[in-house]
Amino acid sequence: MQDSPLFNFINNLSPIKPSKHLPFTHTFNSLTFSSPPSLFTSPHVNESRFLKRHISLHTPKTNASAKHVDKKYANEEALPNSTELRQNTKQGIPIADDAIELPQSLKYNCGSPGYDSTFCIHAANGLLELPKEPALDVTCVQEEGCKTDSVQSESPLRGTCPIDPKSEFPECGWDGLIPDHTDLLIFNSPDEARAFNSLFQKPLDSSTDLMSLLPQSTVVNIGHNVQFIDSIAPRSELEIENQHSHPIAATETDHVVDNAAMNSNPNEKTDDELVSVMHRGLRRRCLDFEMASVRRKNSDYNSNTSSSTLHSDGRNVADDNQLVHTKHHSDSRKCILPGIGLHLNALATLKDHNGIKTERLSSGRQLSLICSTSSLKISTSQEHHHLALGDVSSEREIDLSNNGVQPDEDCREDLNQNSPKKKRQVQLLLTMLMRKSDSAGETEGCKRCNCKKSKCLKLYCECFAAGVYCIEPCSCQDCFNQAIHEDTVLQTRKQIESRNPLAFAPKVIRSSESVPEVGDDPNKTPASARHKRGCNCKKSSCLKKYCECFQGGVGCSISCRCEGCKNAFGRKDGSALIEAEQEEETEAGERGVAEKDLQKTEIQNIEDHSDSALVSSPSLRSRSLLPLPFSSKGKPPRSFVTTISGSALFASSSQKLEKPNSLWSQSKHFETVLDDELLDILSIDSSPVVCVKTSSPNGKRISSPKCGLGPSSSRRGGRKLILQSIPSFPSLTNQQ
DNA sequence: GAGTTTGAAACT
DNA sequence: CAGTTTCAAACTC
Repeated sequence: MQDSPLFNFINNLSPIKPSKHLPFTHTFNSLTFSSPPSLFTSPHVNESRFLKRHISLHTPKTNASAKHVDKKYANEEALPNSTELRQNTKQGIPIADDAIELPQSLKYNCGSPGYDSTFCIHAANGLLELPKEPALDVTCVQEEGCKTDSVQSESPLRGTCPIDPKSEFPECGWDGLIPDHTDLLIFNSPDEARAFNSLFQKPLDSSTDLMSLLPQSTVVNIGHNVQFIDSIAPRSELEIENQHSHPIAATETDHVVDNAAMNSNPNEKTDDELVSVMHRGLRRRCLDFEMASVRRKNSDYNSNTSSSTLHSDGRNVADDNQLVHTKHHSDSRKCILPGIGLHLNALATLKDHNGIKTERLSSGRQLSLICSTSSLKISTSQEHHHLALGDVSSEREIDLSNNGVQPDEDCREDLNQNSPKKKRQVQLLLTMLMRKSDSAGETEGCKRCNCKKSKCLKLYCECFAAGVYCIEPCSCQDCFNQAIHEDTVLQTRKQIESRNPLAFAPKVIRSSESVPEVGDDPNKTPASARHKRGCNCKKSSCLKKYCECFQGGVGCSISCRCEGCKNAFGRKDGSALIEAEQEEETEAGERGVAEKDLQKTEIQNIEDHSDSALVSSPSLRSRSLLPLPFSSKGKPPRSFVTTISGSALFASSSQKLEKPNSLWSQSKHFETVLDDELLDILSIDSSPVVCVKTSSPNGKRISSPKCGLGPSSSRRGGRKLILQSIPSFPSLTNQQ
């Protein structure tokens, strides 16, 4: 009958095709809906769900919903606190279950154990806002998120990431959030991928408050996707760091990753946690003054968040992210917004946590633009720690730093899981690290002021001068150099800067014309590194740390007004130590305290450098006999910025250098005074590369494997990317 | 740990 | 800009 002409005629007239000629599944195929991935344990969503949801995406009701949400947020605080938001979300108010007819299957799915419905709803709803092509079906990602991080949506940390991207970083977009990694997601069709990309690549409308536009959980969802991506393709932390160079990305992913670490079963540590722990902990006390006012905007929100959130491990997670912290906080980390600020206490953190605290470069890259070069240096110095850890323990990084409270024991325990040999190595390394960090971090490198009258708001205060907040170990009195007095600090700082724009600039600068790094001309003298103003010593003969030149490990220059200069690093008249020493040796009768110090420091210096060949710079190397002032006691300068090496980058744009730090010198010290024991440990599986602190032609400070405890940072699997992925330090010309 | 010395920072 | 005072680190005992 179907072959009859009449039937053919009718068939041609009718758009309806005989169903029997079409596979049943064709309908869905045409809609590019595929069955849900089998990886979901929760009941699979009926395909009708997609269809229904897909349709719902186009409904005007969706827009109404979005407007409703937007309007609601507009009527509230720009950044409603997490508690409020959670309440709202739990009540489904802003997210409006009613706004979108959530398919029953979806609801059921989200209601399954470990499934957070609000998150799913929010996520689904939030995604409605961004892509112009609602055909995007991010079910895969979403469900993965819902399934694995259901708690996350309820997690207090969600409230820690409400940084208004617009206000905080107007220039940023989402593209940095997941750069070129959306392809890692599983999409059912190219349209989905495109739409998903559009989700993140959509430039932020400057007139749009993203946070109000998106339900907060959407933000979580975004970060969540990042996490998902990370879990798909684990990368080295620095590679992720590069992603975090994007402010938002740093923030979002930080929080998300932190969340992952928190919510995950301790026994189920993943690379996500690895990333997480890498990014946690070193945010300590950052006087990112430039960001102060901005961050202050969010302080209320964060404080609210922090006050209402308690991490599963008993630690107030929000402390990691809150902007306000006090000197007396038990864990005086100041975790700032994306940005590392000045982590001059980085090593102190190592110490404070009684063990290994891996870096939290994460947030830093981008903000370091704003904050200071010293932060970069610090980050780099932290990298040494981290690299070392990563190298030695490879996959153990998670365990090394997972527990921010007492990582030490955990580290050891986890490390014990390695082979006995490696275990021993790692334990020794940890011991060394802790010892070094104790000596370097507590006593010196980490600013610990003792101000009594200056309120730590003058350059007298080393903390303030270094651009860091005072912390608990400080013995200062009436300290105002705290985050809670951010306004005062900022104001004071500006006042000082108005008086002296370079007040917070590194005191020791390297002239741009000579950047003798290892590999360049080792015969160059460090004469190019000079104190920016020169000293004014009268009695110390520039042989004690009273002298800033000496303290900074640089010779006196013509700008110095010192009297009787005997600076071991170079006298004002241009003579250097060796010459001076020869003179002094010939002058047998002039052996005084100065020479004694010289000899002492010389010996120390030789001890420190001869075997390990650890040199901080070609300058020092070329003058191996030159004593480092901090070497005499195994201490770095206390309040000095020793931009001897690797700092040419910063010095070249020193006009905007701010927040001198001692960690650079500290790290230098750290590197230069590494014990042979540690070196032996590190050399077990490392090539006998002479440890030199090198710098790339661009001024990048690159540590050779042995430097900074990182024997094989570029040789171990995932860690290989660490060195390679060290991004170029951002141009400082972008600083404020 | 207390007291002294020193020189930078701050002030006038 | 110079002189003085204040200040806190460095140093000594």
